Amino acid sequence: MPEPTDAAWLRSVAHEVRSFDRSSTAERVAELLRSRVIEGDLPPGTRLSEEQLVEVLHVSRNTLREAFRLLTHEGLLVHRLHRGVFVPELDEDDLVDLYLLRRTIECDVVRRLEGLDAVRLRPLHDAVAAGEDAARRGDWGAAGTANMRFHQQLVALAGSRRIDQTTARLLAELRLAFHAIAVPQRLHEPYVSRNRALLDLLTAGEVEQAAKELEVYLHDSEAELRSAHRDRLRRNP
Amino acid sequence: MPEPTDAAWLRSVAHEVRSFDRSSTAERVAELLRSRVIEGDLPPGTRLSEEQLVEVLHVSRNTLREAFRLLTHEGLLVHRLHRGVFVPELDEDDLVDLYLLRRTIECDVVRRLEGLDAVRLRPLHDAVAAGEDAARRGDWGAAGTANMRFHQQLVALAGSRRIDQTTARLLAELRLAFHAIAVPQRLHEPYVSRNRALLDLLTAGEVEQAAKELEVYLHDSEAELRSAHRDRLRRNP
DNA sequence: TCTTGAAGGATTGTTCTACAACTCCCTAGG
DNA sequence: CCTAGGGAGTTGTAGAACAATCCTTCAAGA
Repeated sequence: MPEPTDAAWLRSVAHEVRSFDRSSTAERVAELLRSRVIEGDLPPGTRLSEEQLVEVLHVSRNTLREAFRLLTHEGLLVHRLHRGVFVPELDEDDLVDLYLLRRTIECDVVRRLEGLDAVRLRPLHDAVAAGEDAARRGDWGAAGTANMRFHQQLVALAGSRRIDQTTARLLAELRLAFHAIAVPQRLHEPYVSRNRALLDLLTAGEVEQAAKELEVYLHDSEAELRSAHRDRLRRNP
Repeated sequence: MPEPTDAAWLRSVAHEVRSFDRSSTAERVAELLRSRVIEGDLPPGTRLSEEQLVEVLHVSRNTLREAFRLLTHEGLLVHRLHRGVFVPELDEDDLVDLYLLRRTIECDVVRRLEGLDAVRLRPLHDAVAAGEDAARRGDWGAAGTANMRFHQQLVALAGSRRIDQTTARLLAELRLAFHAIAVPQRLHEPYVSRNRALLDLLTAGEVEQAAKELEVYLHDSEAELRSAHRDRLRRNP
C-alpha cells in the first residue's frame, strides 16, 4: 500500500531509471567530441569536417550535426553558416567577459550561503584534496581538472539547476582558453593553496570573508590568464 | 589606403552585412515557433508534433528538428527522448530557481555599475516609458513585454555578451510562467512604477541603493508569481 | 478487481541519397 | 596590384525509408 510519502521517492527513482542508459546516438557523439575538445586535442580554430567525422564515427550527417548543435550551445564549438563548425578561438574580450560572469555568479553564491556543515562541504574538500595531490605529482592537467571541480561544486552549494548549468558552460569555455596557453603550472599552482584557504573560510562559516577573497582570487586569475594570452599572441602572431 | 584603425571598422561592417539577412531555414522556423511560444499561443504541456509541423511549415523533418534543438537550448521547449518536444510546464521549484539566478545576475550587475550617464540609460528610459504607456492603455501584455525589455537593457549595461545571453534565456523562461497564470494586471501593474523608481535611482548614480531596491523588488515579484501559481494549481489540479 | 503481458498503431531516432546554395581558392584580365 | 569570374569542395535542405521506442488497448491470470 503506497503511503503519501512514497510519491516523491518513486518519482525520483523513476527519474533515475529513466536517465540511466538513456542517451541518443547524437548525445554519445557529442560526449566523445566534448572530451576531445576539453582535453585540448583539437586546437582552437580547427574546423570539424562533417564528411571526415561521418566517415570516422560511422554516424549519419544528421546525427553528427545534431551533436554539433549540442556542443555549440555549450560554447565548445562555434557554428558559421555555410562554413562549418570550429573550435572557438577566445580573444581577450572573451576572457574579460567570462570572468565578469564568473565573479558575478561565484561571489554571489558564496555570499548567500548559510547553514553550511561538513557534509555539504565534503565535495569541495575532495576537490581540494585532489588538487593538492595532483600538484604534488606535478600533474598540472589533473590540477586544472580538480580546480574546475572545486568551482563547480562551490556553486552547486546554491542548489540551483540553472546556476549549475550556466557555470558548467562557463568553465568549459574557460578550459578552452587554458589549453590555448602553454604554461599550466604557473596558471594552476597558486590556486591549489588558495582553494584550500577558501574552503577553510567556508568551514569556519565566514562567507562574507570568503566572498571577498574569491573576488580577489578571480581578479588575479583573470590577470594571469590575460597576461599569458598576450604573451602567446606576441610570440605567435 | 587603409589606415591601421580601418581594420577593425571594416571587420565590423563585414560582420554586420554578413549577418544581415543571413539566417538558415532552421533559424527562421525557430523564430516563428519562438514567437508562438513566447506569446503564449501554445499552452505549457503542448506537444509539438513533427509530422504536423512539417506539413504546415513546408520544411523537412531535419530542418524542423534543428529548430527544435535551438529552442530547446533557449529553454522554450523541452525534449524527451522518443516522446517529442513539449512546451515546458514550470513548477514552483523552477520559479525559485529562476529568481535565484535572476537576483544574482541583476543585483550584481547593478552593484558593479559605474560611469552612468543619460546616453547609456536611454534604452532603460524608453522601456519604462513604454511600460507606463501600456499600463495607461490597460494593455498588460505590452506592459509585460516592456518590463522584460527593461530588465534585459538593465543587465546590458554590464556590456557582457554572456550575461545578456543568460538573461535572455532566463526571461524567456519566466515568460512561460507568466502565460501559465491568468491575472496579468496584478502581476505587472506594481512594477511599472517600481521600474521608474529604479531608473531614477540609477540616474542619480545611487547604484548600491538601486541594487537593494532591486533585490526586494525581485523577492516581491517572486512571491507574487509563486502565489499566483499555487492559486492556479488549486483551481486546476 | 487489480495486475500483468502481449499486440498493434503511432511517433520519434537514424540512415541514406540527392541536389541546391554557398564559400574559398585560383586564375585570367584589366 | 586589384578585380571578376569559374570551378572544386563543403554545408544546407529535402525526402524517403527503416529501426527503435512509446502509448493504448485488451485479454489472461492472480
